[in-house]
Amino acid sequence: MTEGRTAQGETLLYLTDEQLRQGAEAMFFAYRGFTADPDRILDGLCYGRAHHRALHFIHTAPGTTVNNLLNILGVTKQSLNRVLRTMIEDGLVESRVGRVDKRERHLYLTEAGDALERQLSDAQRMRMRAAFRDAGPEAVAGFRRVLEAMMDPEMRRQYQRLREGRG
Amino acid sequence: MTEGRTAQGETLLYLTDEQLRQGAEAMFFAYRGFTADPDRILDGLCYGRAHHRALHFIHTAPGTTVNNLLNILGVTKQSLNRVLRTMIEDGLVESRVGRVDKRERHLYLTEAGDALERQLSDAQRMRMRAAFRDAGPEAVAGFRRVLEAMMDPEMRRQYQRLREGRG
DNA sequence: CAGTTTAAGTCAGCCTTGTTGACATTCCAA
DNA sequence: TTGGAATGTCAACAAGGCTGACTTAAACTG
Repeated sequence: MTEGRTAQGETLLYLTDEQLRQGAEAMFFAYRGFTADPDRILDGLCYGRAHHRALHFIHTAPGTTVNNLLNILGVTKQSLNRVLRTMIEDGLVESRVGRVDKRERHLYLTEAGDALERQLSDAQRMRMRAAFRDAGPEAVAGFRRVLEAMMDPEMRRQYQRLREGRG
Repeated sequence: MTEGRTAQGETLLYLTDEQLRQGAEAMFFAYRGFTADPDRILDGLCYGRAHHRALHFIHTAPGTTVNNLLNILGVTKQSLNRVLRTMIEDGLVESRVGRVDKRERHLYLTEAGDALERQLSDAQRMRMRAAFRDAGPEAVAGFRRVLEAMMDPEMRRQYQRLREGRG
C-alpha cells in the first residue's frame, strides 16, 4: 500500500479544500489577465469582448453557420446577432447565403476583420507565450489537462472538434 | 547544442501559434465550466456572479475594507457598492465602521452569508476536485504555475498575499 | 401539393454588472 | 483650523447577457 500511503501523505494534498480554493482564485485572477490585453485594444474602438469572441471563432472555423457559432459561444441568437450585425455593417464580417441550404448563412472574416482578429489574438498570445515559456512544457501540458477536465462535457466535445479540425 | 535541438524539435512545440490558440480556447471553455455551477444556484436567487465573488473574498479575508475588496475584484466602487448594499440589506454581509479610521467600513459575513458562500463554493469545488483528480497532481502543479504566470503582476501580488495569509 | 419544421433575423423589454460624475463624511497635515 | 486627500454612497447611463413573440424563407414530409 505504498501507493496509498503516498497518496494520502503527499499526492492528495492538492485535493484539500484550501488547495481547491486557491485553484479557484488562480482561475479568477488569471482569466482577468487573459482578457486584459484584447479588452484594452477594444476599448478604443466601439467593440467589446463579445466581438472578440465572435471574431476568434469565425477565424478558427471560416464558413461556420450562425447556429454553429451560437452553440460554441453559448449565447442567445439575439445577443450574437447584435454584435454580428455591427461587424457586418462595419465590413469586418461577411455573411454568405448557403449554397446547398439557402436558409443558412456562412460567416467569413473580411480582410479588415482578419486584421483586427490578428491584432487581438497577437496581444493575447504574447501574454500566453510568456506564461507558457516561464512555466515550461510540463506545466503547460498539465495546464491543458486540468482545463479540459474542468469543461462541461458538451464544451469539451466542441473544444476537441475544433482541435481536430486543425493540427 | 543538444539542448537547443531538443528545444526546437520537441519542447518548444507548445509555443507555436496554434498551440497558444488552443490554450486560449481551453481557457475560454474551462472558465465557462468553472462558473457554471455557482451561476446556476444564483439564478434562482436574485444574485449574480458579482455577489459570489464578493462573498468569496469577504469569506477569505474577513474584516477587509471596501477599498481593499475593490482592488482585489478590480471593479469600480459603484459596481461593488451595488452588490454589497443588497447583500447587507438581505442580511448576508455586515458592514462595521472602522474603530481607528471611521471612514473605513469593515466587511464580515453573517451566518446566512457564510451559508450561501459555502453552498456556492462547494458547488464550484466539486467540479474542481473532479478535474484535479482526473488530471493528477503533476498536472495540477502545472496548471497553477501557468495560471500564476498569466496574471498581471499586480494581481499576482494580490494572489500570493492571500495565499500567505492562510496556509 | 399542403403542412410542418428549421435557420435566421428582428423588435421589445428586462436584468446584471460594468462605467463616470457629483457628493458626504472623515482624517490629517500645513 | 482649514484645505486637501481618502473612503464610501447615490444617480444615471451603457454593454451585453436574457426571454418571448413574430416574420421570412427554405427544406422536409406525409
